Amino acid sequence: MATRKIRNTLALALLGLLLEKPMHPYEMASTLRERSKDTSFKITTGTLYDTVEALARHGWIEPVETVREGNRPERTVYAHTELGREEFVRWLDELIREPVAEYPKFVAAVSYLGALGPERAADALEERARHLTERIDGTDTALHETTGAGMPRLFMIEAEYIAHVLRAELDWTRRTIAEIRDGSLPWPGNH
Amino acid sequence: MATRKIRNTLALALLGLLLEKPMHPYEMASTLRERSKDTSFKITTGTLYDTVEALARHGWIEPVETVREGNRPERTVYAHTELGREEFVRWLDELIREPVAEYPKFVAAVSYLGALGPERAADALEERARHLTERIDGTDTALHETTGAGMPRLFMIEAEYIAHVLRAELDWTRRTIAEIRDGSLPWPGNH
DNA sequence: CCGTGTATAGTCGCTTCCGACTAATAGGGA
DNA sequence: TCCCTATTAGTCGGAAGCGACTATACACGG
Repeated sequence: MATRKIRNTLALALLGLLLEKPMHPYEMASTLRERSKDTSFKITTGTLYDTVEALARHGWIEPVETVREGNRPERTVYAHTELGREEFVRWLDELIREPVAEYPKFVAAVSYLGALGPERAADALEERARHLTERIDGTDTALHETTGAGMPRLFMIEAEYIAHVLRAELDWTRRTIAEIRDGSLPWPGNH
Repeated sequence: MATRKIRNTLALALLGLLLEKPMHPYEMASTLRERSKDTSFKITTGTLYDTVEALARHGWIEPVETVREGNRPERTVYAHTELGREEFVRWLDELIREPVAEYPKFVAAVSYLGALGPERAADALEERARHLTERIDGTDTALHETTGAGMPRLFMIEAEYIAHVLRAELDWTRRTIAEIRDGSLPWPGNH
């Protein structure tokens, strides 16, 4: 019964949506996309349906009706349960309180930065810096658009966080490029 | 033959190790742990062996001998191939150059911060801030220990990056707590 | 009014990932 | 010396994740 605890944060997103109103899986995905939440949650068709099933297995959501329109495939509409509402808040609280180990690809790569040699490393970091700048701009304009359209800040607060962290990444990247170039980051090995 | 491209960064770490000298899987894992690289790479026994197999399937590494000591299980020792060396650098370069979308748990949680209500949100963020501070301290001391022991900075450069980003996270967290508390981050909904 | 592209809705099989389990040896204290 | 624990080394089954594929409906230009 009590299958393995759900870790996938997509489940959090789906649960959060169902607290608003009952929906069928496809609608959950398109609603998230509409609200640009697909930058915060990885949405893939397969995983979507698996996750919905997992949530139902755990009793956090339940099917309320299956609608058939014309000859289209049946849509199963789900709603949250009382347990689901409680667990949503508990999980949310825990995710905020306790930082968990994650393993970003960039950290992995930086661990072996030495292998690129100083010139190529600086070069690659420079390209990254350009991309980061674009990302920051994109996040900022998205932020201005939504708040400009009357949306409360809180609805896009994660974008503020992302932009802030991206700025720090850019900052480190630029500093490191400079240090490589001026020799203050010595390069051991035969390069 | 050419199975799906490897994404798991553990493969990058293993490949990097094999560039130094041939090893058997268990040795790769313990070497990484010894060098504290297990904060940058997620090492789980199961995945370790699967990943080694995947690398071999791709022809990036190959078994060079199988040693049997006493009655212990056979150890298969692997070495990198020429293709492996090339792909290692190519992959590394790409990981540095292009930021890819990742979905940290915290971003997911912050997306629904509103659901906690202002008091509980501020409270949870405060606990996070404490944890982040500890993490920063831990990273810093680890950094000082290794460089103090004569290790070149470049060997722990990823820790510098991690510490820098953690500081930005802490910064945002504190600022947001303050904004919640002084009302400059308005809270819509019935809380 | 016919074809073509796009939005709607979901299924399925394959790969990857994980962690519990097995099993032998080395080391150290009673 | 004998037992207990830690370390070394790896296997295996099941769960989760992914993306290619299926299939209908609808809008719209020619």
